[in-house]
Amino acid sequence: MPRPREFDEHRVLDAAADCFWSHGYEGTSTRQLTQAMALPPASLYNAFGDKRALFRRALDHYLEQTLHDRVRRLEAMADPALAVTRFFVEIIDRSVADPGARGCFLVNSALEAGPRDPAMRAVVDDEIRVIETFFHGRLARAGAAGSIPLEPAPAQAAAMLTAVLLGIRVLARLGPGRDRLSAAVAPVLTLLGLPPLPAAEETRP
Amino acid sequence: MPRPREFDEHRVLDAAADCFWSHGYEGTSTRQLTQAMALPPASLYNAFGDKRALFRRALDHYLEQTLHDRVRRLEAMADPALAVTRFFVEIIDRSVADPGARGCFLVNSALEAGPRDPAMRAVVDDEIRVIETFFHGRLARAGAAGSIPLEPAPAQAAAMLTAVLLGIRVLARLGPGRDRLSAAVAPVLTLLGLPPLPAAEETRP
DNA sequence: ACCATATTGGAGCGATCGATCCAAAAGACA
DNA sequence: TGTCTTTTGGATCGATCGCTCCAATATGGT
Repeated sequence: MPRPREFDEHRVLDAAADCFWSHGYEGTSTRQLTQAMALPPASLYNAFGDKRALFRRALDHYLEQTLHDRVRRLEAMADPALAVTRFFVEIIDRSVADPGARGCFLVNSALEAGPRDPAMRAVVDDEIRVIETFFHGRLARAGAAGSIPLEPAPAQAAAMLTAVLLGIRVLARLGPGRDRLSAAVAPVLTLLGLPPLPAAEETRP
Repeated sequence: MPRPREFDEHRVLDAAADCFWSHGYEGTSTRQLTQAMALPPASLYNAFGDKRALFRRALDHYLEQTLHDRVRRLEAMADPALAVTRFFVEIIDRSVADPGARGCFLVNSALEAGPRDPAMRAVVDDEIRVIETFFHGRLARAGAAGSIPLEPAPAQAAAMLTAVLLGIRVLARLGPGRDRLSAAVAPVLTLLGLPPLPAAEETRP
């Protein structure tokens, strides 16, 4: 019976995530948000509660569209070792293609809100474990299939790959060239016996 | 002939760095700063200019006391391979011992101020290259001395180690246990033929 | 058609932001 | 000692912060 909402939740969460992703939580004002989301303040607060809750929703929205989707897609690949390499290829491609050098919304959030907000820290921790679990699972499967060596053990290799991933996400915030990110990733893949990164011109658009 | 300053610059920069380190640039108010530094606003602005300039001074102060000092100390070690391992040991020790889970002031700054402030980004970039150059130099020397394999090449291994270091600095912001950080670092050291991390109880206080 | 209910647009709330002003205070020179 | 120069302590500036209130608006149910 009430008046229906006029805005598309997906669209406004995209806009909110873009603001927080680019400028961080403290660096984004509610006025920037209302402008970017094209929503008057009353609608924003009525629909999402407060700035912190909106941040959570925007982060979840981002994670679902990027990380979770990527993990699902790559876990469906037939070759588990190639899936690990593909994960890094996609991250590097996106980092290099982003003129805003926004890096990773999750990593940015981890560093800004991590120690202050226990609930946010728990979310970030969980999501990083999603990444590590993805690596672990693919490495275990690849090792069992004999396509990569059994040393180091999948758990150790997954922890290492997770750290490298977080590291290149920090570097991505500096707007580096592809070479800089590839240089950090390539030797790890080689040492673990995983498929190498493709040459730059081979990456799909 | 003028009235001399009553505050100790080293002490107030320590206090400022601690604020920015814990809460970030946007998350630290000038009132927090004046209180932590025990300086009235007029003295703060007279001595340092504005908030941004103070941030730069505090970051430089932090870098000199931690990163630069550490690099100098470890480059003076006789065993270059051990120096690389020691670098990680010290970082892990400090991360685990910090109840505030502040992580790395440099990495925090990189993610918060990186894309917005080109001058700050240049500083952060330079300092990360200081770390990578340290790794590169130690690895090259260790390789030449035959104490580690020549593959991967020192430049590649240094890029990889730098990414791992940045990665565990992100993890450190989540207040992890020692195990989580060691798990990410240990396999890299093993794969490169570097000395292993000491067991937890062997680390000095 | 008419009421009930929720949303929309926008003015504006108190609080806090970064920064400034000014009178009092404190050596370094004459 | 008197003067000059800078710092110190606080009050306070305009702007902006996150957020709320309210009248107007737009449907679904009866």
